[in-house]
Amino acid sequence: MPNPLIRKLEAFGPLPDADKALLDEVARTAKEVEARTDLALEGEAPYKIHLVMDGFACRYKALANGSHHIVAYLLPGDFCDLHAFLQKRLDHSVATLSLCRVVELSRSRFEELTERPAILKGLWWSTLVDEGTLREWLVNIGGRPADQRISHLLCELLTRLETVGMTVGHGFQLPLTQADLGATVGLSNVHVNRIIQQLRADELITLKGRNLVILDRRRLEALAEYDPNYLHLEGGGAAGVQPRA
Amino acid sequence: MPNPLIRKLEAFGPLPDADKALLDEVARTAKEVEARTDLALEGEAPYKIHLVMDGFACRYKALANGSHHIVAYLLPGDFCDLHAFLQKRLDHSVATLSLCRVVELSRSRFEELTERPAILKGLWWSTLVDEGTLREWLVNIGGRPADQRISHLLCELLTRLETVGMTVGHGFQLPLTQADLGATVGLSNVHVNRIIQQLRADELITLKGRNLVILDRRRLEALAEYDPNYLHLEGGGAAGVQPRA
DNA sequence: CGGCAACTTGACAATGCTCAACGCGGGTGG
DNA sequence: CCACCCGCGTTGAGCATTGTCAAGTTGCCG
Repeated sequence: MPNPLIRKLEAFGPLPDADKALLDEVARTAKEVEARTDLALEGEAPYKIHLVMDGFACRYKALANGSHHIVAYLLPGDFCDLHAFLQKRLDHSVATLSLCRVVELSRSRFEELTERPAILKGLWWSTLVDEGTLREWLVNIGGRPADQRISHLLCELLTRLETVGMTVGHGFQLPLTQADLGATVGLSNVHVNRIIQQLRADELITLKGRNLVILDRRRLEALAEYDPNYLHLEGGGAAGVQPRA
Repeated sequence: MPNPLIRKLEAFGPLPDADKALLDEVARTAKEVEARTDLALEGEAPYKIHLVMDGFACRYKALANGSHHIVAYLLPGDFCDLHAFLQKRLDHSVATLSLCRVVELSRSRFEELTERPAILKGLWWSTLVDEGTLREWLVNIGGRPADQRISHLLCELLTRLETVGMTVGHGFQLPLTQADLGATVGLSNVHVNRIIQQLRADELITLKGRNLVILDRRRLEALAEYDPNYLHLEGGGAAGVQPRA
């Protein structure tokens, strides 16, 4: 996998070579961050923007009772807090889940990127995909029973990990505990466990250690009512916003 | 209330007079749309962008079992499908709930707006607020019991309606059935009804016909664990993206 | 080998859903 | 003007799903 950032931004439209060179330069500044490390905390004044180049991270929000809820997974090429400089205080936290390679962008560096129209469009695009994903999650959690919720999440992860080359066949590394899955789809860890037993018994998945394999993708997607349209993988068909060229 | 669109975009930063004039011109093209009318349908190729100038609308997504889930409420100044031109197919539908005044923006008109840097920034901002709201809804539905979910929604509506001048004291018109509330927070209409009875019994709210009054805002907000930070009402503190000026 | 975190299982409680019936009120047609 | 109808709200009873608590078990890492 070359530069996941370029791949991601080119999902919307091709980038000029100069832009790609800039993005490659940015990518080279990535640093390793250990698993389970906070990158940004809710309520903080943002001072850097984070960008995942390798690994598995998440956005999460704390609840009053001490628990927390995961509101997004961040894979290579994803911005963790693209909006940070527009806000006084972050409305959520960001943390790594696995060992990651992460870029920290200063404000000036970020503005350098947004001055390139093709890149700015790509960033817009990526924001909209995030929004679409949130809508789908809302429907998933608000409207479907436990087995569908979990299956749906697994289907989405398979699709997204495929686009960044982090799958082997229909399998991938899942750096999440069952409690994490519960914090994502709004279920208790115990119930997540029972559902996973059931998915295993139905020979839909295999999950051992951190290794997940989807045994029957068709059936799992059918169970989950999974339609990846919301990820808008085909890229923008229509022309889109034209910021001063 | 003068032009809710200007108010909304100025939440992020001041607009030049020329921009305001353009927005006023746009606002003048608003047309009346009856309550409970679809403005855009999931799966369609988008050809216009919609903008609510008055009234109460929503975004929703259909579920396989024939039901549907509401994923956003749209109040005066809100864009219904800002992202439409970036996507081949809409990933959700939009409908009015009350009688509305709605602007339909053609692509060229829309691009005229996005060529103004201050307006473009405001649109960015508004997208980010939408995203923040979705995250909060996700936490609300995924992590809180029924009474908190409904209270939280009512608190949010009060706050948002206040900013557009659609409240009287702590009361407002709620053009939603109890089934609609259920489709928003992921509960059955019957259960919504029981919770509302309970909120009435606790003298937290009054709801008769389409008229809602919040009797004890403090206690309702405390019950809901409501913190409006996610709406970012104070506007952007930091400078933000600078598209080619 | 010990220890800790994650996973697993069982029993029980609680929250919320479904189904069904009925009241109320506004609108419509006779 | 009245009768009807239909959508919405309300209520009750029973059931299903999911949560909580508690007690193992497994497996990895030091």
